[in-house]
Amino acid sequence: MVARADKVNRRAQAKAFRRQQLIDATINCIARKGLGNTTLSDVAREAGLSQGIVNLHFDSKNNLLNETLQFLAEEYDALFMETLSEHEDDPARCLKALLELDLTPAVCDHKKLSVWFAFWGEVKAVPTYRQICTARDRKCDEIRVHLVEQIIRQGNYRALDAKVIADALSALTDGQWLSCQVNPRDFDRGAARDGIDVLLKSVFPNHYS
Amino acid sequence: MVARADKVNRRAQAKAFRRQQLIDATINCIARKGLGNTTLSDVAREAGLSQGIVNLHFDSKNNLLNETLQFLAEEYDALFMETLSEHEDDPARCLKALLELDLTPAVCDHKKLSVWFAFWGEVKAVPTYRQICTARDRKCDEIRVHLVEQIIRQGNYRALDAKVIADALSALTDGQWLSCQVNPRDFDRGAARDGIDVLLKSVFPNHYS
Amino acid sequence: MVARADKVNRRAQAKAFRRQQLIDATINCIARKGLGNTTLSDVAREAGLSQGIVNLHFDSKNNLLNETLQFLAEEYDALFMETLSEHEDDPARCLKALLELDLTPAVCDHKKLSVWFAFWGEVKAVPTYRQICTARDRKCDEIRVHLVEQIIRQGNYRALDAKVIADALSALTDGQWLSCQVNPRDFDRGAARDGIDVLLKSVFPNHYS
Amino acid sequence: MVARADKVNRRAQAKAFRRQQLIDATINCIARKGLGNTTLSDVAREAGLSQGIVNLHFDSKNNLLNETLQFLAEEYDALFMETLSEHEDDPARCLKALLELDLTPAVCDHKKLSVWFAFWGEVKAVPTYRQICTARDRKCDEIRVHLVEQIIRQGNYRALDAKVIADALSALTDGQWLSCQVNPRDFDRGAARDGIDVLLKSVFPNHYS
DNA sequence: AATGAATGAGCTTTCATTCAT
DNA sequence: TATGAATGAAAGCTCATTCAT
Repeated sequence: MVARADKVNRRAQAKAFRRQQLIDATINCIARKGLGNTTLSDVAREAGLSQGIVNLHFDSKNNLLNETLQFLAEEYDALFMETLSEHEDDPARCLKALLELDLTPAVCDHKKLSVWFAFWGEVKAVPTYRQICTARDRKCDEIRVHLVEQIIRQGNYRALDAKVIADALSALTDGQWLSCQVNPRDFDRGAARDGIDVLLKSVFPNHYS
Repeated sequence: MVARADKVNRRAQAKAFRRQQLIDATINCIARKGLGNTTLSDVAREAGLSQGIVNLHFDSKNNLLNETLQFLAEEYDALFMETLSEHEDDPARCLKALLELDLTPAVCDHKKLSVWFAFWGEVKAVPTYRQICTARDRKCDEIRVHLVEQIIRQGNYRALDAKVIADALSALTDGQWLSCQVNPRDFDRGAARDGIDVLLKSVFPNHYS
Repeated sequence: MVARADKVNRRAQAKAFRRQQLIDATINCIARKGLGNTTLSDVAREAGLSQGIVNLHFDSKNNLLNETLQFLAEEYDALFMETLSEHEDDPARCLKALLELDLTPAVCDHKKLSVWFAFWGEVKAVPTYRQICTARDRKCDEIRVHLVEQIIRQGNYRALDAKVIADALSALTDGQWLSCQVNPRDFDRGAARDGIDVLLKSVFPNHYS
Repeated sequence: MVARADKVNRRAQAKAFRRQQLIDATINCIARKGLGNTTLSDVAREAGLSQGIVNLHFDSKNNLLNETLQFLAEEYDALFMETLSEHEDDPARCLKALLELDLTPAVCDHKKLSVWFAFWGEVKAVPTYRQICTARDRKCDEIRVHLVEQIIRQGNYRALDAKVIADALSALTDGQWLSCQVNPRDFDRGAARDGIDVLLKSVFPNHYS
């Protein structure tokens, strides 16, 4: 009985490994060739496996793409939550850390951003992509708003709309992604961080000076 | 002779009209179906014309896409320059107007943004797209930096790096496009404008209060 | 205007011609390779045309097969009705002619029968095939029953159930098709005709002696 | 030694059991999905076993299909012979029983007929199928001819060709199979039996009245 | 003996492109 | 200039077969 359970378990692990291997290959292919020009052959070749492998593990190309986006979303989520948990007691530090997370090489690298933008470009055409994206966004948005509210309360800043500011700061780093994506050569991570810094200092001088 | 010149002229006009008609159809198709799923048949049907029409006027699909992106870039450019010329003597007003331009319905509408994002998603895969995009960006960037420099000088703001701030403000509206693209239902144009407002006031209190 | 109408007309004709050409090729392929082993490449090659031609004219393989069966059904129908009209005033002759029609080389040839049997073999699996087959069958059945009724009345045959006899006679020739299909070498068209003869004479001695 | 023989025997039985299990599954699948759409996965799933099982026991799909047809032929044969042996001393009764056998639920059921027709449809394309079918047919044909000869002799029917009549009667029930296959809802087993009855009475009035 | 992951050939289908009209 | 029939390469997907376990 134990042997059998072991076997099932090993198989499940192997399966999960293959799926991740294929998702990684998909990300590489989309970054290199674009979403529309990525074929299942490309993905299989990139993974060093055979033609039919993707349909074996994901049933269809659509499904592979959905799961790839889902993976990216969950990966970002995990980083976001990790960062959040590291600064739970200090909202100002936490907010800054969350914004700077978006400039981390793990997040803001040309390869991964290319994939994100590829999916964003089809959000209007493919409802599933939108669902996956907005689910993640809303959660992060709320957290940011909550942090900004705490900061405003702490710093006695008058007449500041927490949601407006949280959204603006979030848009800031999103826009920096666009810079990094469209013109990675001119993109300067340090300057981008300075941009975050300046705006934070300007809006919340009591906290970030 | 005059009659002949007229005829040539009329032909050139007709040709330009057809090309624009097809570019418009392309934009609609990409927005509706995504870049990867847009076929030349789709474009021809959307334009109410026949199969081979695109190859007749653009030679190849690649060429059609390049010219479509080029058109979008030039269209934006024209709006940018127009806005610029309306406020030549007041840098603060001008900067604000340029930022708010990005929230104008003519720029920030779901259809057009979908096409922009579709192209941005392939920037890493298709060098031509990058060239078209960066050419435009650099020019606008310089202008914004120049405006911020003037504002800093006028307002005696200490220790502010004009490029950092200009880029941050530009990133802000780019990021708002992402919001509008991914989650158009939740997107609130007024709140977005408030976001621009708050940041401008915070960074340049002498100008925007 | 006339030129234009001509053009449209010529195109429609050309289209109909191509479709028939492809249906003929399909019949040949099914006879030669079986329904399940007939590919669209086979059909295109048989017709001397290119790969994509079938999908161009029939949209899908399923559709091609449906229309092929439909063609066979209509072709048989036409022969049936023609035979019927040739003997309108003599029910006995008419019945015999209709039964013998099934042994005609135009109907009872190995190639065409192979296609019929191929479709009959999938009738349970593909509802469309059944619909096409039964529509035709019912009409012919009714006509045969009507003829048998007239014969019974004319000949004063007692206690004969017209439907039972009509169905039995029809089954007779259907079964002869099976002989011809499974074992065409041993199949003897003359003997088959004798079989029809004997049964007709036995059942309706006043008419067929 | 005995123990060893037992073991070998048990293994052979187990193997035969699996093979039959797979043949049954094949019959079900062909009836449900058609011959061309039946995959080895379907068969394995229908049998509640795993992917590779068919190749393990039958080496190839072709082989499985051949053996399935062979099984059907033998199964029919056995019923035929059983019926034959039950009426050895009465040719008239025997002939009628053999004809009525074809209307028995064990023979004339939509599922099994679907499989027969599926194979018949490929008889021209697959020589093996023809061989299996004709081998069986010839044997039965001869027996029927022999019975008819006896009946003719007994009844003093003049000028009747035994082979012609035997084939016609056999074709009758074959054709009834076609009715049952194509239009099972309208098929009426009682009426079919009446059909056999009427023809027998007409041809051999001295025997069947 | 049985499993099920993996392969790769071959299928249907799509589509950019060509070309006669 | 414009049409739309035709092509053929390449896509996604299926499935008989193999093989390590």
